[in-house]
Amino acid sequence: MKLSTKGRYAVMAMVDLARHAQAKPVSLSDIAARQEISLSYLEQLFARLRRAGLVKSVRGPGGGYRLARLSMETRVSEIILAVDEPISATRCTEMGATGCRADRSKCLTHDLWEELGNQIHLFLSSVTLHDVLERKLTTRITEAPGVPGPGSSMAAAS
Amino acid sequence: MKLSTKGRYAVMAMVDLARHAQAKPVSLSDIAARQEISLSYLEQLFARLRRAGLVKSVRGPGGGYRLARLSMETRVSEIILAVDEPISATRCTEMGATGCRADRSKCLTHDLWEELGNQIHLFLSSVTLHDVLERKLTTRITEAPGVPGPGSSMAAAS
DNA sequence: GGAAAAACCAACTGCGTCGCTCGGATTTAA
DNA sequence: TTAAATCCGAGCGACGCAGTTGGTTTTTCC
Repeated sequence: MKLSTKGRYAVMAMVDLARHAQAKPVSLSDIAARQEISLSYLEQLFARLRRAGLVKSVRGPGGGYRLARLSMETRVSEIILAVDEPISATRCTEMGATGCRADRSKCLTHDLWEELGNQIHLFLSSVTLHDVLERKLTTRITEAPGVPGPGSSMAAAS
Repeated sequence: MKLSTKGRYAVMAMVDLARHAQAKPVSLSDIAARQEISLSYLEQLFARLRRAGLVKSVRGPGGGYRLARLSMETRVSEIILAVDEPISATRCTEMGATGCRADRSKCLTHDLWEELGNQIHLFLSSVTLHDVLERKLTTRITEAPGVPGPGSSMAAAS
């Protein structure tokens, strides 16, 4: 899971698409104007989204894009996975399968990154386009014993 | 919170430092050899870590680095924040303060990214170097039944 | 049939960061 | 004095990002 601004643009565009879903499909130029994203860049993003089966296209005048599924069935994690490069597998990164040489002394942090990846994916797949539109963010996890909040200072704990 | 491989290298190095902490400080060339990271690159990372007050240096032969605090008082989030660029503030990204033009229609995803940032920071600041060494990852949050319907819990933030 | 609106497609560009190298300088133990 | 180590800055090749250019195809509408 890559978490670049590219994925953010894609999610912005998809939320916009979900918001303005009508009988007629939504054209990319409309989205581009509303979200202030380059039209051609949007085209590239939506090419990937279409290949991933998240949107359907209608060509010709009056055409545009539609969500392939309902907004409450389209998860943010899917959008980001669709547009981002599948991570460059640097050294021990991710590669859930075999990788990581099993030499634990060199890869003490393996479990940490794996768990972090899980956390991120878990969160992003718990949020759908509908949730973003309705501003229903799950906001769970809020309490964890002895863990200081993000913003403020971190008094030692644990 | 940036989550690049740069931060990962820094955490790897810091875990290595914590693991081999003895009476004598640990030299970067030792860490470089064990973790297979370029020495000069390590130097750059540790320059930042030192400025952030996470490590202390000892110059001269037999010198090296020491943790400035105990390993259970050094959080992974601090390490990553120390070495990563403070994010380029693209459009509506993060910028916890004023930003984001308050034009909600253009920034429907603002709350989403903010909440995601909170999740990541919360997780990474719940893990200390000591935890990584002992492989005690908190692994909480693990519920979220199946692929969870998020709307179930919580009303919006904002 | 022709014009125009839209999706499609491919190549290229400027830029910034990453991971790293090189060439030093300073400090300090032996 | 030598050598081990931290310090420091400049530069480099590669890559992804965001965008641009310049098309083509499909399809609606007049």
